[in-house]
Amino acid sequence: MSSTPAKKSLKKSTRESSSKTQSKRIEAKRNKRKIIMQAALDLFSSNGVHGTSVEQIADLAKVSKTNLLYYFASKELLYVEVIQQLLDVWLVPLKGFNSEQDPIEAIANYIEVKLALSRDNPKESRLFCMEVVQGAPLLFNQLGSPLRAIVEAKVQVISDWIKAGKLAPIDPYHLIFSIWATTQHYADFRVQVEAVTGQSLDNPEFFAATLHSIQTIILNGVRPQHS
Amino acid sequence: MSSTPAKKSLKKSTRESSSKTQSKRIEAKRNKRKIIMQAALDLFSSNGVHGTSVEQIADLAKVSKTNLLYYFASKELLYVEVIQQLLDVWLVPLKGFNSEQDPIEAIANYIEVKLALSRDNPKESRLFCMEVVQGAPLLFNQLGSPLRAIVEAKVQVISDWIKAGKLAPIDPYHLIFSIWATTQHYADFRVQVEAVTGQSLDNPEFFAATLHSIQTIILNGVRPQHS
DNA sequence: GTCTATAATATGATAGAC
DNA sequence: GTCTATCATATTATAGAC
Repeated sequence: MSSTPAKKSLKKSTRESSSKTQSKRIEAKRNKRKIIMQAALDLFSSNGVHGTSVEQIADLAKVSKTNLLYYFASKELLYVEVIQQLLDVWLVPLKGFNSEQDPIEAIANYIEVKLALSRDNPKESRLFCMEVVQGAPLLFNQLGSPLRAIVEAKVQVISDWIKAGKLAPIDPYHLIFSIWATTQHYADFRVQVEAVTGQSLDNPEFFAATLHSIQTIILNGVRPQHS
Repeated sequence: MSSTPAKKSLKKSTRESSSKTQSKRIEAKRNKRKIIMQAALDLFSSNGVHGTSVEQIADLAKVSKTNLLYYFASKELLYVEVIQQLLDVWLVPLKGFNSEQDPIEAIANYIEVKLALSRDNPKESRLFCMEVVQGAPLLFNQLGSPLRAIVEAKVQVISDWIKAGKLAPIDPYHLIFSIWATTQHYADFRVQVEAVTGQSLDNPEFFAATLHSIQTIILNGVRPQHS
């Protein structure tokens, strides 16, 4: 976040291993890994794993190829770490609502959170999409049960709402999928949305209009209200 | 479709170039190209272009690598042809409804057509998805204006319906995107849907349930009906 | 048209100096 | 930790016999 002071310039100071310099080193290492992973995410998400070379990542991260392979033993391992980090970003907002909330409000809010995620983390969304589209060779070993658990919790909440008459009797699974699909669409199919409308979620007005439209469609449907 | 008789065995019959054998040859060539393109679609859609080697395609199509490159000058060109063929499949069902139809019926029907497309052409859907997610380097030169034209025509129809009070006042663009997103989701995110529900559109009951759910959500919304 | 080399390159990864 | 070779391999594509 803060600007890096100068770039470390000294050779190793002959075994000066105070805990202070140690932690500095560790932090520097962590930071560099972070930079590399960010570059990797950029490229993986727009060219795929196989469409991205280690050298490209190294260039974007401004390290040498050899140096990158010092921090990550192989391209595969780098990819795995990027995917793992991605899941953290991904699973949090899914843990949204509970049955005490007002369903309409909760769903509207959930749509907003997910759409904001598409706006703020489009690369993560696209990489996730690519992984899943390709059968998620890597992803679903790890993702499988936590995802099912989260979904089942939500399904339960939705079922409760329906039983209480607070929601129309729709299949909870498909409702969840519909929300995911519609919101992620604006990140994953961004170029198509742009080709058709000339707009993207980066434009606050378009974001607001999109949010309102999705909320209206899912909550009220398109059938005209009989007055 | 029909079983291949034996495999052609004769050497070239020393310049026998009747129009009959000519057309046979042309058809054979066309057929072989088709087989190769099918194999290519299979692999491209699940591994991406860069994740697929010419050799893999050749193996799946049961031709030699050299032979494949006799029919398609390069992997790139093969890919381009696959994508082009894909667009034919893709754009047809988009030309659905016109303003004389009943909007509710037309939209319900459009959802069904699109969901059936996800069931019957999942590989095309996924390859299209991958292309778009990656920024559609190839696709949007060709797709750009025809797509916009189709969408604009539909937007017009929807606007007419809204003006006539036959549809709630929702943004036509986002309605179209919502239908695309929700229906394509079951092809593109198939492994995720399976991971969560254990089902896919191949199961007729799941198809029916999915169709009904999407139609209900988009037409009626999830808000409970006040009696 | 189909095959057997084989060229030409790109790319992942390592060895070893500093 | 970082660099300069360099290896090893995979892969696209071509040349030329049949």
